[in-house]
Amino acid sequence: MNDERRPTNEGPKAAARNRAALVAAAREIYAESGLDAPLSAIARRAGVGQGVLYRHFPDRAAVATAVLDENVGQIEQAAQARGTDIAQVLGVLTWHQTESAAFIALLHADGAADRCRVPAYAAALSGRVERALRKHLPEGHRLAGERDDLMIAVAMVSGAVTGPTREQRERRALAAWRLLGVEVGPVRPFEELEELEELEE
Amino acid sequence: MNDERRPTNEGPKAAARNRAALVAAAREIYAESGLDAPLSAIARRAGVGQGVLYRHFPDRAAVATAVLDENVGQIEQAAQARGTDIAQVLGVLTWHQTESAAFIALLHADGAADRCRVPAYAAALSGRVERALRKHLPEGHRLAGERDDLMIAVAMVSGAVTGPTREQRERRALAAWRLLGVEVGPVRPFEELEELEELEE
Amino acid sequence: MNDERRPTNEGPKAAARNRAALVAAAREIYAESGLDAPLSAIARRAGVGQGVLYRHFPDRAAVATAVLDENVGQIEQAAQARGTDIAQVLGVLTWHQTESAAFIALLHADGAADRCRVPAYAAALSGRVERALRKHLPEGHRLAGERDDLMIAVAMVSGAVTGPTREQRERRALAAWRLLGVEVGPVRPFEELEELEELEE
Amino acid sequence: MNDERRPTNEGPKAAARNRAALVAAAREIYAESGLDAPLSAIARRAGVGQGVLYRHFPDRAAVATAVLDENVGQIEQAAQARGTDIAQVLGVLTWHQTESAAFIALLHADGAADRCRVPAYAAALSGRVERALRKHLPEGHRLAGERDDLMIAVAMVSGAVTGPTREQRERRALAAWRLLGVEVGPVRPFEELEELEELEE
DNA sequence: AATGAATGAGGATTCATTCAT
DNA sequence: GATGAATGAATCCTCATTCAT
Repeated sequence: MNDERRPTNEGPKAAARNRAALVAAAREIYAESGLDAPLSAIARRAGVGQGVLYRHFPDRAAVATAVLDENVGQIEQAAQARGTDIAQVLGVLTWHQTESAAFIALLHADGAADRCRVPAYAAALSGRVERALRKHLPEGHRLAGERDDLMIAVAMVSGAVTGPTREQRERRALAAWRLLGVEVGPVRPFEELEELEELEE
Repeated sequence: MNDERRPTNEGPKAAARNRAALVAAAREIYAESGLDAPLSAIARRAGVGQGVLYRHFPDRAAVATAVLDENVGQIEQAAQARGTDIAQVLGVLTWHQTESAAFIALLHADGAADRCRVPAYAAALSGRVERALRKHLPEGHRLAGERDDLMIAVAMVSGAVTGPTREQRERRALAAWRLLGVEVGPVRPFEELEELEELEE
Repeated sequence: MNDERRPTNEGPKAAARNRAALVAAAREIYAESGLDAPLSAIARRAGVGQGVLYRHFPDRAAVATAVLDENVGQIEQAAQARGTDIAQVLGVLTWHQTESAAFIALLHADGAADRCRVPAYAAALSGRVERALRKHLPEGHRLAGERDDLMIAVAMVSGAVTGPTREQRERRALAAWRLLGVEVGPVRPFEELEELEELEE
Repeated sequence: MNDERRPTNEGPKAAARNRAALVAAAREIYAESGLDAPLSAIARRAGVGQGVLYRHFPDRAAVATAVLDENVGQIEQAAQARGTDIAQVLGVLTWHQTESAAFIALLHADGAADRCRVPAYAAALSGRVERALRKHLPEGHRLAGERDDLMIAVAMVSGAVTGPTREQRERRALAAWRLLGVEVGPVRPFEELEELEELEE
């Protein structure tokens, strides 16, 4: 009846796959072109039509949030893992800072307004990061004093993390923590951290 | 092409005034909307046609440079004034950080990246800030150790300076310097600093 | 951004129709205003938004090429048809010269210059015309002597084809061929030529 | 009283000099960028303000006319010189065709309408060229037959004159005249022609 | 008479968003 | 559910033209 090639409709299972592809594509595009990259570029990279993007995300902010949500989730996981201490969690945090320009923008933006166009959501996500860190903050820690010191320090490190290569960004992040007098564990994604611990057992 | 009444052409004398109006407008617009704000908004705010903007500044970068150049100039002036010490110069620097979103972006960008599209000229301006500061950096100062520590610290404070009101931004800036263990003088523009000194004489 | 009623979106089926409408509109606009006519005029004439034009054609050159390609194609068809001789093919060529200002510009530009901003692709299209003609050029033909004579003659006729009405342009074209001592068949589009031949059978 | 540097006002004598500079500049700019070049570029090349251009020429067409008027004038001079024959005058004409893109456009445009945006004036100038040539056209000359043959031939040669270098354009022009079976004298500006004749005396 | 700044319309181009299929 | 075409608003930039000085 319809001899035109209809694009394969793989049914609802594809929906989840598409969403994941969009988030992954957005992460890449953000890394390459910044948070202002055209949405069409994200859809193209994900290999889907633009309509699919709008089905999953009502607007530009929702896409960014979805990407950052993954980062924040990893930090929370790191914080919940048995036996981690604050230095290790900061290491995971720092890894995300060196890895994702968007994540940096998030932490900059903090309560900061639309300066960088990452609105409301930012506060929520930023709050989750704060809770994850504070859970591990020991009594006499350098950042345990004044109410805001913890997130101010995180924002400061975010400010320092610039440079074209990941190596350079990591070097500057570590220099920043050193200047703050805060000890940081190894800079790695949570998965690796987990794997290492499993090996130790 | 336009038979209607032309708005007043005030002749060439207006040129200097227009240029100043454009820089002032750009400063405001940048503060409100960031460095990516449309150039047309700047022209409108300045009360001139778009062509005037292009006459005075060949491209977007030239506008930004003109705005930031004023900030950097004030810091340099502060550094050259008799009797200023590093704390006072940092105070002037901090004032500009709390005042101008664009200036923050400049210092973030440091020698860094096109992440925020603040290109080449940023390096030059940032270098001038560094020289102004380093001139006053005493031997044993907290930031006099490692080669990059000085500008990393500046970038860190820039990262911390967020928030909708100047007061909040200043509070966060001071908290950041405190976390760095660096003493900062009064947070004010250079003009005020100068006036105070004159009074003392 | 637009809460108003959107004009009918006829869906993807319209794509081919729109492309054809754009080419037809471009042909008209070129005839009226030359190859430098604003692209927006073409889009308006075609009854589509400007974005559609850019979807189908990446740049101004692509539009011109699409238009001229049709002209060249007809000449090639005429050259490939059974039983045509050089005079008949020149007749078809001449018909396009009298019909389309853009086509004239193409042949003027020949391998030539950016004088009239008809760049690279012009050479390719012009080359196809030359091959189509040379295929039928008999040994002793007036234009079979010097290497470039053929296309120089074509350019010369193009130069002569001026005037506000097609009739006038045709008269001048025929005068030009006569001055060159070259015999030309009936000045008609290829379709008509074909129909005539079918009748003869 | 007026300590501003006023641009030297050299009085009315400068007016004629300015006009000449504008025409010369226009000729250069036209050669480089075509007839559509911005008027501001012409004023800049001439070293005068844009207002001066408008003082001397009411619009774009007037500038072009002034430039072409010089070309036509030289051809008329050549035609009026003692002892010149049609071949020599055609040589001068051809020199201008190979030299000036604008001049070619003029002759193309002939009675031809706004295709190339050289309007009314064109007819007048073209008419002067025709009269200059016809004055020397001997009875049995190749182009003396049909009423329009003369100017059609000129337009044809103009059509052939393409190419990036003057040498190439001259070669093609001569090929065109050869195809027309018309003899052409040496291709040079009138001044040189004159000098040569003086030497012969 | 000359200067050159200002105006503002116009053209190119890009994207967010909608929607027929 | 997916596709990807269409829309059109917004932005950038360029110039023709006017006019105070």
